[in-house]
Amino acid sequence: MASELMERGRKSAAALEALLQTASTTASNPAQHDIRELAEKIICCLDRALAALHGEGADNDDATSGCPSGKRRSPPDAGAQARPKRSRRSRVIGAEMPTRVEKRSTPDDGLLWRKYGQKDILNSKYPRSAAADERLKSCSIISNWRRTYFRCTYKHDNGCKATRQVQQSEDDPSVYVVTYFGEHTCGMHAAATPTVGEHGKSPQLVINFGAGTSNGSPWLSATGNDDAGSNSSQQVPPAACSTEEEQREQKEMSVCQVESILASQPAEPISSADDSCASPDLDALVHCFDWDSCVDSLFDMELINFDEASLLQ
DNA sequence: TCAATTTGACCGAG
DNA sequence: CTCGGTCAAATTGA
Repeated sequence: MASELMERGRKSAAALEALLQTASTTASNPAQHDIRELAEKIICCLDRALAALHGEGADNDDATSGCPSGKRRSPPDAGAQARPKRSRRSRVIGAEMPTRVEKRSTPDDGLLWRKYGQKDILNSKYPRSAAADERLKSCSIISNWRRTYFRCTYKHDNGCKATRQVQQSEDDPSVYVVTYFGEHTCGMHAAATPTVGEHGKSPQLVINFGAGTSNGSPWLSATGNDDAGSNSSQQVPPAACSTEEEQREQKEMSVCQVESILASQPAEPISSADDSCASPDLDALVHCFDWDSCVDSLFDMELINFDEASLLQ
């Protein structure tokens, strides 16, 4: 039911965007650009909500840009055959909460990450299948729903357990959703997250789930592009590694898209929604679609406390 | 040569 | 059986 409604909303938003696009070809009203952007955000928001309702969970994005590079052409039987058995339960079993989620215009946050895996995810535009492969061949745009996995470059050297997942937005490829797990324990966590920056172009929406924070209280913040730095800096998670170079890069980053990713959180509370009503998850989604509150949250740096949301349970 | 990336296989959960 | 997360051999590029 909720899924149906959201699907309907998404179609409407898509239609609106199409109309605006058509209109924008004839008139160059700057306001129209903003409106179009807003429409795109709506679509993206709905997509994520749908994904969450379908049990997909996380905020995904896809980090890799571009089609498969075709770098590797090893025989399929190579490798793995004599691989020693090993436990890979880590995150699944531990049910580790994401430390924070950021939406940014580039998957690059300036930190040192080593890519260790990539997956096409379920309910994706181009699911993992032969058909998907065919599509990839004929399409110059890589699947927006491919998720890439990164771990700290110094995982083995310093035992740093920080990881992150990057996924590209389906409807707005310029937006990457980066989910961080754990905090850097290597020697690189000096400067907190790249979110910080006096005038930096930082991720406009950051959700902290409390993991790794001092008070354990999850938070969400949306920061404006136009230098609302003092506010945003208060929402910064305490321990993420970042360097001055990173911050500089952040300053150079193009404007991040602001949108709700409430529906895209892999762990609680969002992802557990199967009740049709009264669920905090759906409440969050409803909040997302409540234009007044949604717009407020997008542009006025609304802080959403997930603790309060969980109380509704 | 070595570090980083790619990508199929592996593993546990559901 | 499917799926998401991870591993690690093969490969690429500096």
